[in-house]
Amino acid sequence: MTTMLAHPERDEIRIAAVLQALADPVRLEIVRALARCEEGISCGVLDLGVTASTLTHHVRTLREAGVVHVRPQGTSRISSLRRADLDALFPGLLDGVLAARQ
Amino acid sequence: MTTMLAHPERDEIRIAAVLQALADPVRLEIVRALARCEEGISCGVLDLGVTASTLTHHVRTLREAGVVHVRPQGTSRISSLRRADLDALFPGLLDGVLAARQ
DNA sequence: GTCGAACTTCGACGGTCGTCGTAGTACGGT
DNA sequence: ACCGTACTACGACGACCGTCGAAGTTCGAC
Repeated sequence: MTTMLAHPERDEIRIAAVLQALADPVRLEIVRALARCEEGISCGVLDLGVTASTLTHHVRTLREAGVVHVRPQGTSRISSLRRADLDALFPGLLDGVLAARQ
Repeated sequence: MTTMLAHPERDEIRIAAVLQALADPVRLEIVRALARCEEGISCGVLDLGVTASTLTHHVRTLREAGVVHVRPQGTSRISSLRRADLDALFPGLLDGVLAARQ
């Protein structure tokens, strides 16, 4: 839990990595949930039908792709969408994804 | 070559399938090329560093996801972006993807 | 300082996916 | 009719990925 929570800078975010990160049902669900919560949430509260270790893997994938920002808070990790960065780099992408019905 | 080139209807297009289709470098390159060519092109003319059979696989993936429309023309297949459908379902998504530098 | 909750790390396993080569089909031109 | 071009279908193979459980770390609370 001591690991340095590395986040890519805005100009290091790659569209290929972002799309790969979004291309998983569980991660897409996480992104949807974060979109409803500007301040961010602990992803552990979400019931996504996967174990904690799998959830860790997904959140890390999203973080390393530059989709989410994660900050420690107590024993939890608060994740939030990097909306400003994504909107600046790929205007419309996030809105388009979130506009999908269902 | 006789197979019926099935395309999903607009309301059958799923965001998960679209994102999975876009989450491959070769397919992303195809989409980029098609975006530059409103009328569509034969993907065989693109130099993507993969064999013809691999290219067939990628074009089919894009077609079945609803990203491209493919129509036979002689011995070729003309692929074109389903821009209207994608813009209607996921407004901004395609523009965001294409806005990515590089 | 002890406990529990939240999360991470590691290794393992199974399935999916991208890739290829070969063989085959469809079409146009000669 | 024949040939070449463009593409497809079918296995096969290797790599990657999502998943898990077990063990470990960190933090706050009592």
